[in-house]
Amino acid sequence: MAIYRRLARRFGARHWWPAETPFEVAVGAVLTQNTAWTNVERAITNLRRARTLTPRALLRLPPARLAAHLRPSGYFNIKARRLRALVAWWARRGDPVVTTRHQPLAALRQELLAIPGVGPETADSILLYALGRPAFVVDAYTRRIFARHGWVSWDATYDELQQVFTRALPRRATLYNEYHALLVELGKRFCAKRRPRCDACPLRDVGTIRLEASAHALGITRRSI
DNA sequence: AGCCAGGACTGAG
DNA sequence: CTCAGTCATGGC
Repeated sequence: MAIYRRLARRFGARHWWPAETPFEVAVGAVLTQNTAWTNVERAITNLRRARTLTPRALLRLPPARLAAHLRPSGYFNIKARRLRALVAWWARRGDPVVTTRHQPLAALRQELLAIPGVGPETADSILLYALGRPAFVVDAYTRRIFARHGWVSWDATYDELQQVFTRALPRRATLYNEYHALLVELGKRFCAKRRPRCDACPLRDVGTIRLEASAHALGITRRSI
């Protein structure tokens, strides 16, 4: 866990996902798709001020009104539809924090993926940050950071990238939570697409750690992750 | 003025 | 199945 420890020492505990409740985490997970979080906050603020930030209130909202609230987060028409679908599931399950507690992770993940507009990252974000399940979240920063260092291929699939972490780390939601949050922090500060600051990157010299002949396909040692 | 941000889905080929 | 195109606002 050389990389994780280095990030943790640098950035400290993130206690991540800027939201008040599990439901708000789920809402944010949809709204932040390919979108800056600051824009998502405005949309969530709109929902809160309209007192529609609950499953039933949100489902009562006419689609056009919902889209209007979501406008600042971009893709507002699509996201209105996706959010409605997710919230319909949420309401149908009662409170998923409780009702899914004994459901196997794989089955629950499949259930989320079946909701239109919920892809692998959104599903894993909800599983991890709303439901406390050990689902490692892979995002654009994760791919960019690891590919730039040459630790994974640029065209590794989501599942391959995820396995890099799940095979190397103890299966603990609290660890996955912190790790992903740390990668986002690192990504924002040092691994922007446009202006990367690789010179100052805390992982700069990790690249020189000798990667032992690897037991698994993607060439990273358990020790390094 | 572009380019980018914590993706997912669709229709071609 | 791969992949370019699509969706859209706000910040730099």
